[in-house]
Amino acid sequence: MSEIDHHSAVPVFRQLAEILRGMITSGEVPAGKALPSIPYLSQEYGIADGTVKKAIQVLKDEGLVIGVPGKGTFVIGQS
Amino acid sequence: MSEIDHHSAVPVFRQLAEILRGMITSGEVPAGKALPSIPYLSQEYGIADGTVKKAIQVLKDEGLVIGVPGKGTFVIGQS
DNA sequence: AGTAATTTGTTCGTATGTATC
DNA sequence: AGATACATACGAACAAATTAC
Repeated sequence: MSEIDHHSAVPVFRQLAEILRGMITSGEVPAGKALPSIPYLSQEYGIADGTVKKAIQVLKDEGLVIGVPGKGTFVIGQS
Repeated sequence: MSEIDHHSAVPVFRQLAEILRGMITSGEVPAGKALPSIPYLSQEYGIADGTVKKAIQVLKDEGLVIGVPGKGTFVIGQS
C-alpha cells in the first residue's frame, strides 16, 4: 500500500489526497461507502489529525466525497 | 478544589486528567465507583465535551479507569 | 411494552497557536 | 513572508447501552 513521504516536495496532505482518490477510482471504496475515519487515517499514516482533514477537504472541494458529522466521509456516486 | 487554567502551558485535557487522577488516588472516588459524568465535568470546569473525553482517555490508556456506555467511567481496583 | 433521558464512544467541522521549512 | 504540519480546543451530530418512567 502507498506510504507517505515526509521528505517529499509534494505536501503530505496532497499525497494523502491522492491515496484516497486512488481508493475511490479503483473501486476499493465504492460510491455510498465511507472512507476510513479521520482518526484511523491519522494513526495509520502517522500524520496529524488536521493534515488528514486538509487532505479530505481537497476531495470535498472536488465534489468527490461529502462529510457527515457523526457518521463518516462518504463517496459520491457520479451517476 | 482545583481549577482549570486556560492560559497555562499545560494543556487543559492534561490538567483535568491530573484532577481526576487526584480524585482516585485520594480515595475521593474509590475503586468500583464512577467518576462524575462527562457532561457534568464539562459544565463544572467550563471546558468542552471533547476535551473531557480526551482527559478521560488518558486515564483509560493507563488502565486506571474503564468506560461503560450507559453507566459511567469506573475506577479500576488495583488488587 | 415503549418511550424518553442519561451516559459513553465515535465521528466530522472549525478555529487557534506554534514550529518548521 | 508564505506554506506546511502539528497540537490543542471547541462545537455538533450520531450511535449504542443503560436506566427511569
